[in-house]
Amino acid sequence: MRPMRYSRSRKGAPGIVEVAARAGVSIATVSRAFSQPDMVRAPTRARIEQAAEELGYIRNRAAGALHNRFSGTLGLVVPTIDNAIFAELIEAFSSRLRDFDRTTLIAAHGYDLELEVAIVRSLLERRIDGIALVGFDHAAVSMNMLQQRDVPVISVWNFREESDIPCVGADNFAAARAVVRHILDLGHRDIALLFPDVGSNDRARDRMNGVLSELHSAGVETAPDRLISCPYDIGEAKRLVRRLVSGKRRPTAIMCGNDIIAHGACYACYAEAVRIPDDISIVGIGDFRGSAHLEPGLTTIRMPARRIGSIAADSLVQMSETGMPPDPFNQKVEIELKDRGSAIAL
Amino acid sequence: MRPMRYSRSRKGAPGIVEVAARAGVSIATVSRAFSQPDMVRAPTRARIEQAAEELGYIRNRAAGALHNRFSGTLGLVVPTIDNAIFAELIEAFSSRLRDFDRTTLIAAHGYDLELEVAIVRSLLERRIDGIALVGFDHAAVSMNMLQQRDVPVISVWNFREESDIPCVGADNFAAARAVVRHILDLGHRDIALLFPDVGSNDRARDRMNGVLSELHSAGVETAPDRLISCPYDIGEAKRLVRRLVSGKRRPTAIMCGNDIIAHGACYACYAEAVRIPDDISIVGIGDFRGSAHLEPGLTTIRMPARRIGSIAADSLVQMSETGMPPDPFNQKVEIELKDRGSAIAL
DNA sequence: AACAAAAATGCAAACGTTTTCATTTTCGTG
DNA sequence: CACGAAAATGAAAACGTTTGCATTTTTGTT
Repeated sequence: MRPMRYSRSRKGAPGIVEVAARAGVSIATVSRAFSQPDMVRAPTRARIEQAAEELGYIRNRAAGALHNRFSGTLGLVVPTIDNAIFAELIEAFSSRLRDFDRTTLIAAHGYDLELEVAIVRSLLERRIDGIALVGFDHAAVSMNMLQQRDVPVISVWNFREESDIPCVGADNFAAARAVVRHILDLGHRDIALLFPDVGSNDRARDRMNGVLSELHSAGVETAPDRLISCPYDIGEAKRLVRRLVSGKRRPTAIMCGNDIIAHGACYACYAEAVRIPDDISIVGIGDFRGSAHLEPGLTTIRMPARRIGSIAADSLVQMSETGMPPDPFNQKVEIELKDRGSAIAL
Repeated sequence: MRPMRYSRSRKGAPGIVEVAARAGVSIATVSRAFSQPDMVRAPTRARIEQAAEELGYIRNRAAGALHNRFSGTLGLVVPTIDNAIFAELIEAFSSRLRDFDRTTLIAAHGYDLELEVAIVRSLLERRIDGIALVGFDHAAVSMNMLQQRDVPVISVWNFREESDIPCVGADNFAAARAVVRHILDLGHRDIALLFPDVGSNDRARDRMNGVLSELHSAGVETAPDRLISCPYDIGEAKRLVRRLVSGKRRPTAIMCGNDIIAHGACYACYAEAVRIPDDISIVGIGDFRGSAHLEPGLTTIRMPARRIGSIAADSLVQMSETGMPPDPFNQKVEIELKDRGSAIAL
């Protein structure tokens, strides 16, 4: 159809050999000019760079990785890219890695641990120099593969003091406690809890536990029908909350396991003409893009996704370079209650 | 601190040689057992697989890529991961590639063409088998590098019949026309336009042109103060629209260049107690996650991001395998007006 | 200008696969 | 059971770098 055609064998592509010939030096020198520039004299380097420029040479990292054991690529495995929670994390992580001249392999497993195993395997086939995994729930197989090959691993997003692999993240347990504390302080006692299924998700589980723990120590009991399981989906959350707030026994506050659910809850209230915060208080966790601009702004807990991604990248590079665990073995990033007005005193 | 330590040289890692020894075959056979399984007899293969299993062998794709010219990795370059527009695209693309046993290298350039060049270069250093770029606006340097090395390229997200590289995407020009047609049909004539800066963004530019074209052919004039430049940001959109709707000359409809702006517009109306759609009609383009659940649901144009990602993956693999342009050289995915109630007749 | 020390460069052997070609084994048929 | 064809396997040469070691060049000192 079109004349264009991709040559099957990239024959034309010049290698280090062609550059060396053109610059009148040995291939060793060319190699050094790129990987350890200050080992070669400035004029020589200039000649090489010009030759490379003229030939359109692009170095082949794979060939190098074969010799020294570093591919310059790090893996980041998230449950999903699609849901805005992890987007900031990914972006910060990979952008920070670029500062170190490293590349990021990103993969999503959709909360499927089987698939996670396959992904880890595939990343190992690419000989990544390190890997960041979201959370602490992982298949033993994955961890074994990584451990056997001594690949640096870091857990991101969630934080636990007693973690046995390095981690950087927010204390989800504490975050949940803080926000519950907030609504309790406002005088609420009839609080509906909307949480995602905590099965294969340690973040949600830690939050859930935080909530229950704080409620318990405040002596507040939660009726079974106030504990609602809600998927990570605005539409579902909206549906569930419409039913909740239109019923006769409307709670005075809704505590949402994450901001997506909280968004759905807000829309539900708009739909049912239930006023926030006058008729009902709503709080979330996570402070997603957009939460600040809801009407009224959503009271939630800010979790610094970008910071987590950036720190994780630093740690992972450090691990891969030193061959040692990172210096602060695990790092807790600060969380912050954003009181924006979607929750007020009774 | 912790006893753990990563050995600098991954000495322990067994290679194809160890597997061969253990299985009592040559390394050639082991190689074939993995890359072309049906070239080796079942019992032999079984022995090899068991040996590999016992040793915890993981093949080294980099080494293979060195020999044949295929790395099994494809690149996807997006403006940003962070903004939910491209998240679905990314996920669909990489998930489809996994079906082909390929890996995805994802990178974001933040609408910075300089950075895009660096990214393309970095991807080429990893010897990707193909690359998908969002849109048509790219630095000549990038395209030259790709062309010189015969790397299959596909443009995703936007569609243009006359594109000279293969593309798969939605016709943004037509999409904009369709939604303008819709509000014109509803009788609106005083329409505010909120569009992002169209400088380095062909999608936004095509949409803008579509809008102006449709308005023009309908003989509707747009006052200069009805044409508002708005960044891709809910907060900014909200601020601008609050001012717009609280002023004395309130338009009867707001047409937003994308759903993010539309979300901001809706929040602005909530804040100013301007009723949608009774007091004002609002339409967007893009149908993001959440648009359907706004109150009222946002009337917008659905663009099948997942489908685009999936098709792009198919095409790119096909290109890299055949060495030819993809069969349908470019593909237009269907768009659909979602009439949800945020825009009604005057 | 001569010399030693330091810096720059070259040589050649890896790195872990894939693949071509040759050789061996298996299989079907008479 | 022998024969030839087909299938399976093996030996060895790539693939494009990096790096240890040897050699050459440069630099600084007298």
